[in-house]
Amino acid sequence: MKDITKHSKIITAATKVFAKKGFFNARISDIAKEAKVADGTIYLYFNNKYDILISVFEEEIGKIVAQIKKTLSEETDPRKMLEIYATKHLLTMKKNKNLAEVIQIELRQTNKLIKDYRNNKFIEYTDLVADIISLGQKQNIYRRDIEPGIAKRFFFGALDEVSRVWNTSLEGHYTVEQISEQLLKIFLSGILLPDNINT
Amino acid sequence: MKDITKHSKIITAATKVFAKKGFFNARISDIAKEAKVADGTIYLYFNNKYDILISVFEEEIGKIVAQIKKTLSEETDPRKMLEIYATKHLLTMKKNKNLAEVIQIELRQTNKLIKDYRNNKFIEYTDLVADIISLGQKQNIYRRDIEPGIAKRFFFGALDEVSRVWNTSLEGHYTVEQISEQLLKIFLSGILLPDNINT
DNA sequence: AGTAAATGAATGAATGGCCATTCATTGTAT
DNA sequence: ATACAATGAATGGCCATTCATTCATTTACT
Repeated sequence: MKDITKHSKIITAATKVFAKKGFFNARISDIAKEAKVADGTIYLYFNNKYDILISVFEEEIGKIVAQIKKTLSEETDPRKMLEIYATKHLLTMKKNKNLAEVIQIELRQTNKLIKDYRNNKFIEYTDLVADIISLGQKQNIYRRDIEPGIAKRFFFGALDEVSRVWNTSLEGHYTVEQISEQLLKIFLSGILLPDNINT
Repeated sequence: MKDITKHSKIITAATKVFAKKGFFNARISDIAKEAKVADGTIYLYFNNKYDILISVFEEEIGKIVAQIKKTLSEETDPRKMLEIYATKHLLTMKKNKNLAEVIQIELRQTNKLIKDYRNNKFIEYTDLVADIISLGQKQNIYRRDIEPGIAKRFFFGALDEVSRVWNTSLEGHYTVEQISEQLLKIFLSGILLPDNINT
């Protein structure tokens, strides 16, 4: 009988190896060794190397989406909702740097490699931001001259770039809370001093 | 005598090929064919495949940095300066989608691959944003409780994410000006309606 | 000027190493 | 004893890099 734990052991190992070496420099034998499994065993659970990458991506992003959706469902204030999203994102990526790196790489390369793979989970993930903004607009809390479809890119992009440099330049300097606070400050109220808003 | 134009012909070809296939799937012979040059010729101008990648990156980013610095030097209002930066970035990436893709990939993989390569040009590029913010703070135009070192990540990340999806989801929907305007709106004044700022 | 060496750029076929994938064999549980 | 999971050595294809050779241009000599 196929071992369900073996599947996830391979996923975890692959996440680690992909993060460390990048997809193309990761060898199947590296993943096998990390998962304490024979090379051939991997092919009992996955079709090929890309399949592992996509599985890592979909499964891990899927978990985050589910978690965030659950947390958001207990909140109604769109301001708080953005804060929850930002903090959750940063905490997750900080806790799981391997995953953060896989997302970085995967996102930028898979579309090119596998035309028919649409990053569904990921789209769902970023669309959460657009949904929150739309909600806030309906409630007259957010400005209506903001396009949710553009703003979601800004919000995710900002978080993602912070995750990217987490290891190198931000580590030790700032906490997740500080960064999240700064992002919310800017995103909600901007960087202008009130005096200068209409000059 | 070595042909100076051949060097740049290879750079251009490599940018194209890297963008289309990604660094790892790009073959030297692809680049050679694109540049209308023999495979071996490439090694008269570059040490190896990574060297081509780094050269593409440094040269192209270097050009942009020089251009933006020049344009910014003619402007003193920090608000306008951010606008110039955003618009210039988006225009450049839209005009040169190949470059945009190379930057995306390069930025996320090179540090892992080549430990002693520090992306100097790129650091210079993003630091421009931090400098503009600091300047605005000195002039009492920008809030002092914003960390330029974090805010620059947000600003660049937002622009970069927009560039990433330019081909797929934004093409045809929005102009550079619209996106730049939206980013400035948010970055300068936030998405909150004035009524809700202190609720 | 005309011809012959010399220099070095350009070529692309051949090499060699790497590594995803396969599959014959072995292990194990029922 | 059967069925299926697991193994890992062997295979085969790919492709960065090399280098012996060709080609083109410049220099030197009569």
